[in-house]
Amino acid sequence: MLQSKLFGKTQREYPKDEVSTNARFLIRAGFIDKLSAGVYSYLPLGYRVFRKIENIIREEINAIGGQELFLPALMPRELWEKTGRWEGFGPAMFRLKDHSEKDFLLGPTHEEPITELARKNIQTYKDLPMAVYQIQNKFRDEPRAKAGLMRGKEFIMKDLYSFHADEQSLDMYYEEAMKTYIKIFNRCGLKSFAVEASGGSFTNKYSHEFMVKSPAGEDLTILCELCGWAQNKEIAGALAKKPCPKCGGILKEEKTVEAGNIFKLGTKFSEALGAYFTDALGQRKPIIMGCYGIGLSRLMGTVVEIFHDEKGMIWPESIAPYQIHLIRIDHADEKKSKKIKIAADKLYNELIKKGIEVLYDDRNDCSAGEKFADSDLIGIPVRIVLSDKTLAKKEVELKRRGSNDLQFVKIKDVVRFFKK
RNA sequence: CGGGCUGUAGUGUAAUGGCUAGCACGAGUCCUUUGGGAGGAUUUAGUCCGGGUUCGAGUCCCGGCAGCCCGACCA
Repeated sequence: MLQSKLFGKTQREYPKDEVSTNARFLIRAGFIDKLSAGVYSYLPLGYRVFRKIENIIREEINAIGGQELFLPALMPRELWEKTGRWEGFGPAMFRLKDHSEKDFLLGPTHEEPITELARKNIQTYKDLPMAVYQIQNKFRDEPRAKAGLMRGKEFIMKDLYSFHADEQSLDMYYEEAMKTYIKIFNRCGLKSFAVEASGGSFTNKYSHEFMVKSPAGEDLTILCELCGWAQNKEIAGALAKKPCPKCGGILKEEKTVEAGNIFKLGTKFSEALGAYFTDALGQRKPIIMGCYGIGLSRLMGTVVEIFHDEKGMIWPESIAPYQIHLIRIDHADEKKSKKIKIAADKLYNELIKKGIEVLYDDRNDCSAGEKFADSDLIGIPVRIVLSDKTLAKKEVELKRRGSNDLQFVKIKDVVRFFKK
């Protein structure tokens, strides 16, 4: 991508009024734009990061048999009345009317429509187990949207639903999903751990939240540093400072971000919506369900909260918008500038021909310092500088974001250097 | 929903109730520049909305709207 053509500009100043790290950097670097409190646009740079995260999730969920589909965000009241959640979900649900005064809602979650689909498409135990998922916008009228991407009125979630003939099958899938979640967060550069949590108004069965340690977190987690036991403070209560119930170690309280959570729904939704199957003995039974969510937008915000320095963001390679930031530094001498441009253009073309993702700062109307500052802000993992100085030795300067070490590589070797 | 703070060009800011709302960045044009946010010339663009007080309101008062923070809330 030629930076001169990139839609979305970096800002020299932080947005005023914005305190959270993720909002400050993402907005300033032109990754996202705030349309309203808790409602954001993703600009090309931010959307590339978003899609990287999306693809990691897609790969991992596909690997545990999830089939991707897409559900409507706009839903009729009747469906939600069957589960009691038209009223029961409370004020966080966006409710609206169509032209004929018919009630609709914007999906805050999707158990209802997915169970309705299961009712139509699952008849026998031979159809089970089954897992489907989607990546979609959710709408929740948060009383207080805040902290950039961390809590929005519209946000993007991967929601996976599994359907089973018996509890054992659900338990097995649940365990599998837990491992997959840890893996997904790992691939995004985040260390996470599962904590026991309450099922909320959703279900009485137990659930797990996936926490990432961060001062930006809204949750408090009680955890044992010895054995790794952890529990949400909500249900752990006043356990802090007492010995760990598992190993007797000392418990600590940590601020954490809830990056995902999973629930055993049981038959609550299938019974309400009539999603039954016939088992091997010919008996009609409600389908047993699980659901598994990851907030993608929040995940993106969390990564920024954790990986940054005073100059800007530091993206993990796996979800960086580009792998290489190629920077061309022009020269006062027009002839020299031309040579630098030719060499840089050529290198850029060779890199993208090899499928390497490059953002090329080809702007000829801004100074070296400005380019470096932008590069630090945007936070692409590798910076390659081509200037008069480096061209004289037929090389480029290579620097990793977050490190101060400079490396010099011959221009002809650069492509090979990055070819995987 | 309670409490606090704040709304001035695209961005960040300045202006005892008083002259034509100033500055920087950005953007446009021209010239000079090019290894850490460069310089000059020139142009562009603003007081959230509605009332009120006043000879006069960006500034004071009332109402609204919006944003941020704390709390409550949060499958």
